[in-house]
Amino acid sequence: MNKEVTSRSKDYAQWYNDLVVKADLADHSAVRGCMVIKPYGFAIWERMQAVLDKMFKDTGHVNAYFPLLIPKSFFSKEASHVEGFAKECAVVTHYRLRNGADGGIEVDPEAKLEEELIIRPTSETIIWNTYKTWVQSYRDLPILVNQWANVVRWEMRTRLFLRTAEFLWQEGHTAHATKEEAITETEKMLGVYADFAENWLALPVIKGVKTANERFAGALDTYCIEALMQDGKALQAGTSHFLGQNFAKAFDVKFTNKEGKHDFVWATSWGVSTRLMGALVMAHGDDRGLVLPPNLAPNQVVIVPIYKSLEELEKISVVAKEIKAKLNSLDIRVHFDDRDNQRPGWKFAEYELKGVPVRIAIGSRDIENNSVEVARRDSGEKMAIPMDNLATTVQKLLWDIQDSIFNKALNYRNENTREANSWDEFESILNDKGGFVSAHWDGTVETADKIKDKTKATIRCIPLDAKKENGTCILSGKPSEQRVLFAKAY
RNA sequence: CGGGGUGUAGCGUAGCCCGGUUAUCGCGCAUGGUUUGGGACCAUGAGACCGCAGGUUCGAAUCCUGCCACCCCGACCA
Repeated sequence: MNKEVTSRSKDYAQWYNDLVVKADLADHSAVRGCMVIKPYGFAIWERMQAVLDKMFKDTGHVNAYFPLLIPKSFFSKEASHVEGFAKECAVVTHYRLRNGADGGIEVDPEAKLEEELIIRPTSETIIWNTYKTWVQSYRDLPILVNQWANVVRWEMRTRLFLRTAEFLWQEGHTAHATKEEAITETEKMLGVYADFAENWLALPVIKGVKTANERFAGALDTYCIEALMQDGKALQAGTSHFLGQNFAKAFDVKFTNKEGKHDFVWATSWGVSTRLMGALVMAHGDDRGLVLPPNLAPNQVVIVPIYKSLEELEKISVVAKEIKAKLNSLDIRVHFDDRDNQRPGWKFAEYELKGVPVRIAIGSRDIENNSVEVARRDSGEKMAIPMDNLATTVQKLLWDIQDSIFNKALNYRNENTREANSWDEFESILNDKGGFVSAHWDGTVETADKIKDKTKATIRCIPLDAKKENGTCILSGKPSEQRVLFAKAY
């Protein structure tokens, strides 16, 4: 197969596709908009799952599982929710097939469902319908449940990982006795996501809240983390919603409080998806391939033997396996690639494509010198490292790489976050440079919509750390108290 | 849903406009040999109902009709 990757400068979208497919993360499937996540891609996703799952459990959450299929009527119970999701749902109408006249298979018209079932686009409705039976007293609260699941949204246009018709995610759905507690939960989980993005994905994010028109269907407030990709477009990397009592009212979930009075339960939901895989590719990848942060890389180190004969390979293997064992003892994930059907140069290129953070090459020459060649993926730097203390050196190197790629992404974001104080300035930044634009906005949906029509840029969020600052809206000229963050987005 | 494109071996492709031996080439695969410090080379070999269904023709990958699927751009979208 041709493993050449299109360069980012030539065609960014093509580069992204090439990387996803050629680095064996995922591939298109027989079904429109649906992808096959290949073992290497899934291994990264499993790492993400493992880390996030621990973070959820450390913050008091438990996992459960709710059905894939949801009765249609559930969706009409929360008005804005159905508005937001009805257009893009897959619907199950029949429950049986039969042999057709032409020898094929056809849907049995006799097997029509009384009530159609919707393949979940998100699970608020089925979960709140269930919570109704779980909650009677304030003593039953809070409910802190997460589920790992697949969802389906019939998107018109799809892109591998970034927007697929079916995707994998986790969705947390919590129920609380008070508004304050629910808001605290919403903010706490946003913090968990930001922590995960920055310390594991090495992806700097802006924490903020969505404006009314970008809000989740059914939420009172949508918090988000926003990241900047290398082409200057923003990517929403995670969301945490304060749902108020909307779903409790829609599904009649009441409890008796300490004073013996009935009240509706307060809700949150929060999620991140396989879209994070796309973020990982676009934030750190280069023209040679993926650059994986060591904390998430399925293999943090690959050892490539260099030899002329099988006897020589055997000698090198003894040393390589010792190194592997030492690295393993420091919890470093190592792959020793002793395949004889590929040459070293081929392996080097392959592991660069796949983004393995550190490569160790060992030949007879190295064994004589009691050292190995160590190469780091992020900078391409190669160095001779003495065999003594190799494991601790590599461990430090992995930490350093994790920091370096985070800082590189952070610098990029800082360099591409600009203030605009006039409409001309605003437009020229978006057209010529891209990135985040920090600007004043009058707070109305109408203005936000107009700006979107004119520039394709949307308000990504109102940053949580935004300072109060009097100014005037870049479009309408009306007064504004703080800047918000605009960008073109995925 | 509009615009564009593609469909030939596991992958990438030539051939199609202008119908005519056994469908081209590369990668990969198998076997043997030489190799191995940045994507090795030689030899031999296997592998294809040319997206599907009709039609025209002595003859269709090629021309005609219909259908299907996927990709890209746009609109849409937590």
